[in-house]
Amino acid sequence: MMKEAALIPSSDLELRAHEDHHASLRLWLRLLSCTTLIEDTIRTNLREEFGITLPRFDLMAQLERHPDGLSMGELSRRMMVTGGNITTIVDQLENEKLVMRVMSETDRRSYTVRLTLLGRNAFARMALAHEKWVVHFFGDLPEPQQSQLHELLGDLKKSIHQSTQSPKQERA
Amino acid sequence: MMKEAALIPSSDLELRAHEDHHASLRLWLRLLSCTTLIEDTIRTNLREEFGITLPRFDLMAQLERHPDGLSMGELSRRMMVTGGNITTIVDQLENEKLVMRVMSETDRRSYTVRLTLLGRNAFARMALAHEKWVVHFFGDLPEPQQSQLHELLGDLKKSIHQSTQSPKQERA
DNA sequence: CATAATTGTTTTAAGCTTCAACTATTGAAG
DNA sequence: CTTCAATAGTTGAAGCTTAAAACAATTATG
Repeated sequence: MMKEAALIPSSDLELRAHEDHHASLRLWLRLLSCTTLIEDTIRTNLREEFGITLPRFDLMAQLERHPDGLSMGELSRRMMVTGGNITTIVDQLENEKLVMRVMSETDRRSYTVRLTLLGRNAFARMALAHEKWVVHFFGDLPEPQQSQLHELLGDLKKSIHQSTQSPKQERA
Repeated sequence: MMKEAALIPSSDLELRAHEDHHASLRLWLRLLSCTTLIEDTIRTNLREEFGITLPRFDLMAQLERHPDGLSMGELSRRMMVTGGNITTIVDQLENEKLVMRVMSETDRRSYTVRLTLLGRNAFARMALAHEKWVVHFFGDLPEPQQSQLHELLGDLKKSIHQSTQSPKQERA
């Protein structure tokens, strides 16, 4: 009747798993647990070492991939968060001079958000550290298993999209 | 020069992945992407079908596993969130009569949080739906691959703990 | 062209989350 | 017994997030 809880640091989201739970549910809790563990650490590291939050870092990461800038709507879609959310994050990054809003010449409702020079430099440093952390998290997982995991998660993603995309489409 | 972006619904966290990024980083973004996809859907479903938030559901799930109740501190540790957070969630669940605070007889600082009868019944219904959703997300992933994924994530978790637990322990 | 629908963005209210500061109680050391 | 440190829980400030409502500008339609 040993509980495996004793093997784990002291607490874990996965502890919610029940013996009689469906295998998929246990899998989900483990997936969630891994992600949360990594994400929380990244969040803490970003705050402690760079005084930035994860959402701001993520937004800058999007912009780094698009030197010509992105509109608020594009940022919202890419980051999968609401527009209102983007507004406040960009507001703050703009206050810190890390990004700038450039008005669109063709559409007066819209504008483009770009990294400033300061932003680009700051992001470059942070991204380097960030990548190091991530590599470290996966460090004990041998390469073939990492590829395998990558592959399986690709399949999972397809399954999720299947189950999410209009599951009511069965006609007649 | 085809971008794979076109193949994906329209937006995806994983789009942040860069060709020259380390494999582990791409793996992390995919992991994050899967988790976010599932979690957001669960969150939406819980709100729409039961008018409850994910944190409240999670807290009730912890209590369901512990019929004798848990202290605030225990809840905080198990859910991996701060104590202040637990306070507000319990406050609200108590307002809705789903949980109750039972004062400890031995320690006047502490008390135990338990599900009420109403809470137990409500949770039972929600948990059933919740499990159905999760099974559905993984539905297109054949069983052997689910086990494999479960296994790999177990390994990953160990790796994360390795890299997180006092990484400064190298003596001399 | 006038109206209607759509699009791009912001605002507001409510909830989650953290951290840091705070209160109250308990336990330990002298 | 007194003091001091540790523990249990709460509060407040700040930030992230969403949904819904609002607004302005653009596009489509008749």
